[in-house]
Amino acid sequence: MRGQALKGHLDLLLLAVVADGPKHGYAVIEELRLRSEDAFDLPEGTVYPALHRLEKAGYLSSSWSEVQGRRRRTYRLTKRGSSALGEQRQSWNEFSQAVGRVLKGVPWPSTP
Amino acid sequence: MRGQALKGHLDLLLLAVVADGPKHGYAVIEELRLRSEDAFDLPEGTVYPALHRLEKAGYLSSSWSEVQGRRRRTYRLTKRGSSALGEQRQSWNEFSQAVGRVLKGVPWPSTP
DNA sequence: CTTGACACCTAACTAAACTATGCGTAGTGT
DNA sequence: ACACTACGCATAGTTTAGTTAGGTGTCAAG
Repeated sequence: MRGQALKGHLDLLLLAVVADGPKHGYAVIEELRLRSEDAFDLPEGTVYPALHRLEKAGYLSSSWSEVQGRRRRTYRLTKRGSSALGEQRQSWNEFSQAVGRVLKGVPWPSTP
Repeated sequence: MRGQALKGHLDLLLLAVVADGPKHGYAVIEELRLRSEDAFDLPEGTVYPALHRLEKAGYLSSSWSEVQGRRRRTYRLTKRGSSALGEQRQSWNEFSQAVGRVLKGVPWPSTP
C-alpha cells in the first residue's frame, strides 16, 4: 500500500476494528493487517497516537491490564464513538462513490 | 465533503479528469464538481499547485492560449501520466477494497 | 545471551491540502 | 459609472496528520 493514502481515513478504520470488540493497540494493528489482507500494515507510531486522539475525543475509552507480565491498554468504543463510526462510514461511502464517478469517465448522457 | 478526505487521492482525480481530454485548470475544477455531483468542490489553491506538481512530475504537459481576452493554461496527459493514472487507479481499487474489508467486520469464517 | 515477538510511548520531520490573498478580463446588473 | 460575479491564473503561509526513528520493558526460543 502506497504511502499517505489513508490520510483522513485512519480513524474510521480504527473505530471499525474496535467496534467488533475491545482491543489493545497491538491487537488493533494485527487485526487491521489481518482484515485488510496485508494492505494495511501500520507502524505503531501511526496507530498509538491515533488511539490517543480518539480517546481524547471521547470516541474510545481505555483501561490498563496486565497479561503475562505485559501491560496492555485496552480500548473500547464509547457511545459517541459508535455514532462517530456511523457518520464516518457514511462519509467514506460518499467519498468512495464520488471517486468512482470521477474515475468512470466523461459524464455525458451517452448511449442510453 | 469533509476536509482532508482526499489526501493522497487528488492526483488520481486530476489525472482522470484530464485523461478524458485536455483541460485548463478552471475547467478541471468544474469538471470535478460536475462528475462527483458536488462532492468535490475544490478550491483553486488546492488544484493549481497540484497541476503544477503533476506537470513537474512529467504526468501533464501544458500550453498557454488566449480565449476571449482570458489566458488559459491547458493541460494534457503525457504518456507517463497515462501509465501513472493506470497505477493509481489500481492502487485506489486496492485501497478502497481493503477499507471495505475492514469495515465489513470480523474476519471469521462465519456462516458459509 | 542474543534475537524476535509482544507491548507501550513520543519528539521531530514531512507531505500535502487548505486559507487567504493577489492580479487581471469580461459580462451583468443598477 | 460602479459594483459585483464569473472566469482564470498564481503563491505564500498555515495546518493537519501520518511517518520516521528512536526509546522502554517483558517473555520465549535458539
